[in-house]
Amino acid sequence: MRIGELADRVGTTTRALRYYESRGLLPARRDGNGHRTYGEADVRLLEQIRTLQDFGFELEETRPFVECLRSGHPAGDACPASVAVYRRKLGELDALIGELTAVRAEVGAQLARAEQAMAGLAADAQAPGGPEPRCELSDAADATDVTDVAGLTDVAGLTDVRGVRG
Amino acid sequence: MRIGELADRVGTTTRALRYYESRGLLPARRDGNGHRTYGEADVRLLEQIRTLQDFGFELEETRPFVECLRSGHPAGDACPASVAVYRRKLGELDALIGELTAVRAEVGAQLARAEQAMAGLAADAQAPGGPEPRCELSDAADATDVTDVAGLTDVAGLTDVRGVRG
DNA sequence: GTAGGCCTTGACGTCGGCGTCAAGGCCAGA
DNA sequence: TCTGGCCTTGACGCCGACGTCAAGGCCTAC
Repeated sequence: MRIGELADRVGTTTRALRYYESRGLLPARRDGNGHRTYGEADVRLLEQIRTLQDFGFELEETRPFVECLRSGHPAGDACPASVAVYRRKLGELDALIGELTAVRAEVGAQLARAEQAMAGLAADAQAPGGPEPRCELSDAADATDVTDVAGLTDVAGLTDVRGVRG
Repeated sequence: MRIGELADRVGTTTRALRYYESRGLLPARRDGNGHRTYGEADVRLLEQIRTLQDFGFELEETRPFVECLRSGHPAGDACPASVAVYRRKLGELDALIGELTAVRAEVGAQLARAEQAMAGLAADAQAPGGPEPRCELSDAADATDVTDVAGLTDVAGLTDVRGVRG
């Protein structure tokens, strides 16, 4: 099987496959014309890579799984190194979900306050009264400060909830 | 106040300020030497930008808030455009948190399976028996497929849970 | 013969938000 | 006067995972 066919079968591009090869993840044999040649085992390796990427794993993090498969194991996660990556990911996911949940709450609160303030202004326009209450973004933001937790390097390509500034 | 002082006061860098200016977010007056000059109002604008960035807003998304403040409103979110950004963000956050939660569950399940399989292998080593059960990553991954939902362009700098491939 | 389709390597482009030089100007204090 | 510190603009670097274009080779069908 040549590169185009493999890419089609797994639903990716030839460019991606060459990229993986350049990273040493998915080496290929060559035929007489210098064309890359792949077998069924490579389909499995590639599927493993793609599945993990869909979960948001970085390419480097898929390496243990790929090597595990290549060393003859029936599954990519049948090796300690792979399991370790799973564990790390879980931790990152939990941290990230926690941060996002905190941010969500904060933004939700700001939205509610802003809407209330605007409603108040509208009401004032109807029946003029006193001035409006402040509605600056709370300093809780600094406390909640959704900061790059524990080297959360793209948990799912979705990290980077802002790094420490200063 | 000059650029260095402003940066210090808000806890950012002169580079960032010049960048914001290049984006038209934080224009500055100049003194006789061509040096940038800022006032207290600029401190508030910059704080608004930084607070939102901490929440994971993209720079462009802070623009309505900044313009709102500059147009004389007491708060950056006292304008409809700002409120609209809040709403959009909430939706993106909810979607992202949902995706991450699904991924977390999936990865957690895989981890459990992998650990159980390895424990089984260890047990077999002790008391040899039958072969091991499969433990490939489930196809649920394709269903759950954490894919770029609704143009989730960096909800918090944390988007990109993988775009559609193909 | 030639058009089409697959393959090859090489290399620059993308996106965001700056970091990090480089080369130089202006001003204050010792 | 010289050193140090602040400022200026310009421009390349970074990161990840490729997209995309360029220039060319091989093979096949018509």
